[in-house]
Amino acid sequence: MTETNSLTTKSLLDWYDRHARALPWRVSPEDRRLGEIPDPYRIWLSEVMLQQTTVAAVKDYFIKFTGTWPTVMDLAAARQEDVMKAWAGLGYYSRARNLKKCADTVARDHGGHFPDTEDALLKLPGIGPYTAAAIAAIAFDRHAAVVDGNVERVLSRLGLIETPLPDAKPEIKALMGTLTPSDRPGDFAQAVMDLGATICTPKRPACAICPWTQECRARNEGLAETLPRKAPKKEKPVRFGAAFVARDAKTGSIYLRRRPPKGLLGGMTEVPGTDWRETGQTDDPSGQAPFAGPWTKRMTVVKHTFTHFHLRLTVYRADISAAGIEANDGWWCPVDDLNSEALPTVMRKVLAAALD
DNA sequence: AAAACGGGGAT
DNA sequence: ATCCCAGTTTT
Repeated sequence: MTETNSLTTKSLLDWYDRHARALPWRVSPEDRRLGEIPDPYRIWLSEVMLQQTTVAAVKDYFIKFTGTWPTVMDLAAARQEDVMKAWAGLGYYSRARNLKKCADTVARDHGGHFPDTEDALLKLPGIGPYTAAAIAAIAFDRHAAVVDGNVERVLSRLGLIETPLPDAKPEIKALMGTLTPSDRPGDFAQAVMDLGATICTPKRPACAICPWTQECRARNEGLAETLPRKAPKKEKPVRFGAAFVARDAKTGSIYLRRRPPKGLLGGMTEVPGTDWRETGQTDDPSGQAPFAGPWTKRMTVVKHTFTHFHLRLTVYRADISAAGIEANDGWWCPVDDLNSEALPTVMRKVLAAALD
């Protein structure tokens, strides 16, 4: 490492020692100096939850998960269904499926202990290049180049990397490897990410109070806010469908069913509905309802946006007698139990529109 | 290499 | 409305 890089690294670690945010899964720099070791299970769980997800959204889920399943062995012993219920609302549900797979693998093949190298971590389900490096650095003090969206933004500015993403990834990874110290690699990674989250923000970065304001090449060129450059993204199409909320006239129970295990919202709970097509349907969809009506259309059209399309769902409700109806593919759920079901947000919106 | 995969908060 | 987030897996 060059002398310049060493000074750059040190100035950020000094900033981190003074400004590190307290987080439920983080061991503070002070506590670490006092000998506290981060729990690999908690680091892993937090890092998976944080994939494409904000710190604010993760906090409560992390506390709920670690309270229910304090160790990886507890999670391995859990039922898949209970993990999906606990994950409901957090999004990217393949993460919850892979979380359980990973816990099972660690319990069965590694004696309940996470492997302590980047390469071995990378082999586990749901752990990709970012998460493997983050766990290796934070939980095991390995010299790993941790690169997430924050690091891409911060380092593209620090090094004036004008290559658009994703082509710039190798260059950024190399720069992060050069900057990362062998002493405190995990704190350094967290410092860059904290910097990106609080100061080197996508818009209006606070360069005046940045610990790297002197050495930042983009700032010195007046280009900080223009970086990183990114390839233009595709626009989202709109899809349309109908959802059917069947309510038992006697008990108020709602008819629910399980979605297929893979794909969009895989393994989650839903109310019956039509396919989601790219053209607005002008025909009466009640023929596709699970039971005979009469179905009445709700005024509120549910709008929801997924990663790659907008969805507009017309909601129908029917109050019928559950007795005598065969619950082939689903079950009747008491209305008071809806909150604990594995219902994704779009389905909670549907139920709100049907029941208000 | 490109697409699939959620949801919410900030602007 | 748009962007973006402590990305990974599948095609």
